[in-house]
Amino acid sequence: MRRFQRFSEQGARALRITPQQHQLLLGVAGFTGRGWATITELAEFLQGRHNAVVGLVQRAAQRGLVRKAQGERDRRFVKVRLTSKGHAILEKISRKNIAELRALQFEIMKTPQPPPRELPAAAGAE
Amino acid sequence: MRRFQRFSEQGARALRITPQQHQLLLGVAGFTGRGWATITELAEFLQGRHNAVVGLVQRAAQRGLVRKAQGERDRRFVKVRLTSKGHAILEKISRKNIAELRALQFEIMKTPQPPPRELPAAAGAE
DNA sequence: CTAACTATATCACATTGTGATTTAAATTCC
DNA sequence: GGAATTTAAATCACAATGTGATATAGTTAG
Repeated sequence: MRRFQRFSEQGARALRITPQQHQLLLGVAGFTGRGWATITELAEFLQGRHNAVVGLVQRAAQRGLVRKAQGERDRRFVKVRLTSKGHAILEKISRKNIAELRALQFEIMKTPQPPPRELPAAAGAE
Repeated sequence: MRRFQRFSEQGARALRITPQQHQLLLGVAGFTGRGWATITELAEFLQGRHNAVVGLVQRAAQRGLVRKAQGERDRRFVKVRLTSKGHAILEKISRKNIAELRALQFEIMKTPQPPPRELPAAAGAE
C-alpha cells in the first residue's frame, strides 16, 4: 500500500537526497516530456507554490542535480534541466525502487495476510 | 485522483491548521481506537521519526488542539488527546472534505473527460 | 543493584512552505 | 510608440517540519 511510498522516501535519503528533491528530479525528467520544465510547471507537478519551488530548485542546483537556463523566445521563463549527476542519482533511486517493488510483489504472493497492527501494552488505566 | 488530497490540505489551511497538524489530529482521534495515542504510535501513523512528532505535538499543544498526560502504569509514555477545540476543528475540516467529495463525484458524473494538461507555449527553441 | 532497554525529550541545523512584495519581460490597448 | 496590464520568477522574513546525535527518565532483566 503506502509502504512503498515510505520505502521510496528512504531510498532517496540513502543517496543523500530529500524526498522533495527526488520528486523534483522526477518532475524535471518526465512531467513535460520535453527534458526541461519551468518553475510554474514544476509547481503544478509538486502541488506547491512557485516560490517554494524556486527555493527547491536553487538548493538542487547548488548540489549539482539540476541546472537553470533562461528561455530564449521569452526570457521570463527558466528552463530547469537535469545535470548528468542528477540523471545518475535519479536512475539509482529508480533502480532501488523497482527492486523493492519486485520484493513486495514476491512477499504478497507468499504471505496470506500480514498480521494486524499490534496494540501496545496499555500505558495506564483509561 | 490526488486532487482530493490537494483540496484536503487547502481545507486544513483555511482553518489555520497545517496539513501535518491535521494528520496529527486524525491520528490522535482514530488511529488507536482508544481516544489517545503515544508519541511512538503517532510516529508510526505519520510515518515519521519520534522526535519530529514530539515537536509537532508540542506546537499543536501550544495552539490548544491537543493535550498531553503521563501514562499511569508506565510513566515513560505520553498520552496525547484531543482538546474540545481540537475536536471541533477536526470536525469542521472533515465536513468540508465530505462536501468536496460529493462535489467531485457530481463532477465526474457530468464531465466525460477533463481536458488534458495544457502544454505551455514553448519558451525558446529546444 | 547494575546493565540493558524503552519512550520521550532536547539540540543544532538544514529543508520546506507561506504570504507579501518586487523585478523583469512580454502583451494589450489606445 | 508608450502606458497599463499580465506573467514568470525572485526575494524576504518567518514559521513549520525533519534529521542525526545525544540526553534523560522510567522500566525490566540478569
